[in-house]
Amino acid sequence: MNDDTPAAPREEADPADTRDDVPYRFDRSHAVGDIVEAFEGLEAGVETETVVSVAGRLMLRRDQGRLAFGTLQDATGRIQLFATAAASPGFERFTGLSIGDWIGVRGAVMATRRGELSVRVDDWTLLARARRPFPDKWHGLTDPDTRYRQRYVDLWVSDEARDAFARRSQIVAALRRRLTDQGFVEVETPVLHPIPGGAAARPFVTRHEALDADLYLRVAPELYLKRLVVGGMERVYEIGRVFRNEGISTRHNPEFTMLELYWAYADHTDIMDLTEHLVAGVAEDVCGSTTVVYDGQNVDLAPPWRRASMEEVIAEHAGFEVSLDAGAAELAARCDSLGIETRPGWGPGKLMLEIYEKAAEPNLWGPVFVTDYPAEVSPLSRRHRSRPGHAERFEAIVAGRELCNAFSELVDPVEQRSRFEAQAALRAAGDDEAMAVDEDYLRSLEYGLPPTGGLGIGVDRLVMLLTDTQAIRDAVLFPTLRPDPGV
RNA sequence: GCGCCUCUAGCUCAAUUUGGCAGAGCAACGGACUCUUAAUCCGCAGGUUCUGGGUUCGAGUCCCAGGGGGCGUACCA
Repeated sequence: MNDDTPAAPREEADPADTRDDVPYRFDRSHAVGDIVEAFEGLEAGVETETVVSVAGRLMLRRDQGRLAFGTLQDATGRIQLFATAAASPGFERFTGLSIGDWIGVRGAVMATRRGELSVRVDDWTLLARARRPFPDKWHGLTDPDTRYRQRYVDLWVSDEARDAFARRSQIVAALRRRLTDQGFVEVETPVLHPIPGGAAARPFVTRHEALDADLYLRVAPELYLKRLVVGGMERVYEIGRVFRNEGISTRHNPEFTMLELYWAYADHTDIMDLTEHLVAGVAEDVCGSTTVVYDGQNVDLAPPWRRASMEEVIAEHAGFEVSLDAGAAELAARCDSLGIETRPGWGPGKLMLEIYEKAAEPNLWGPVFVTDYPAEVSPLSRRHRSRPGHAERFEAIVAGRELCNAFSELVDPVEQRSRFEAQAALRAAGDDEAMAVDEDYLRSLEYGLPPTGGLGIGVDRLVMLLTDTQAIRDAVLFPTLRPDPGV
């Protein structure tokens, strides 16, 4: 690298030419962020004795004749490079680098006359060429399609995106740390399910050739995790991808990350305590506070969160009283007056849920636990101990979005069978989101499931909340898109 | 699924309102410059205007069909 041969003309940078003579490894002494932290405030004009090796992409270059400045960016930040024709080897080639080229640089930490913290280029090497031009250094990428399809570019030009995904990693780590501290054991259960179950959702179907059988990508890990509680794993959780063959929106991706946990000997009220402390704790861990700003509004996550029954919330936000006792006819009439489409065969529970979702939920900000869901629409949850027709089930609304779904688990195999059969009847009637009878799951219940509380948290939603992003696509690195018709 | 909007150079955007030779900044390429900060200055080059039809003397612009994307809506977390 000590020769001063001119930079290769760009025309010779044929994308098909892979014969760059670049090293197999590079010894880096510091991440850029470490240098910035250690030398912040270095006096203008000072050249230190500290020699560092850094690596990253050259994101900007300012040639100044016999002098050149560059901006090197790595995963931890940006720092200026200071090269001179007199002292920097291969100066001509250095000024011929393209924006986006990966380089390794060794040199003394210094501050320029203007006081900009820099690494003096005492030696450098090309690590990889950027054969394609990078986006505009100032405007970056604005087309969402390009940002998602070419996230590898977006991550370089969008600080917001990089920060959000760094925080996502911290959030998931904090969830694991806190659950581990509370004695929960992390497990991995099958993604390929012979029978789709655990949630009301249309599954993706796939095929195992050797077994000559259709398999379904899981819509939830629920039934396997509860089998594990039967198996004696008293506190168990899984963080994993689930798949639902449904629409895509700012809040929905066909594959998304779910945290599910099951806690033996606990009920839904224990789960509420756990949930509010878990979410507030993770916010504290990664945001430094239990108060966060979402979409310009404050969200106070400090426990305890408000707890209100579905009827209470409907009365507050829809402005009228409802009850399951009113019967299907009256509730259907309510739906009509609200402009909610109903289908024949819907029971009072489904009708009340519709009223809640259309007339009350959109007005909720939270955090609030909406409790006492109708048993009719909760095929896996235990009947309420004192309110006939209801289940010990709740969802949490935080920042106007459903964050979790939880309940005291249904443990009675006889009742579970009849709930499954009701689901199977819906399925037979054409509801492809209804569950099927899972005989093995019923058998496990016959061996005995102790009283158990369960929780499912949409991890992507939690990430959105704590990174203040409005679209799930900004919380997922590679959101599902239509296949690119032509690269 | 349905409705509305959108697609111009690698990137970010223009193109006189029913149509008249498709432009600029950045990047790239050539050059000048020893303290720049989106450096500056001079020069050069860059296009299947998403695709296919149609109307017209003439279409980036108007019409039809298709494709990608965004938003809303429906199903859902």
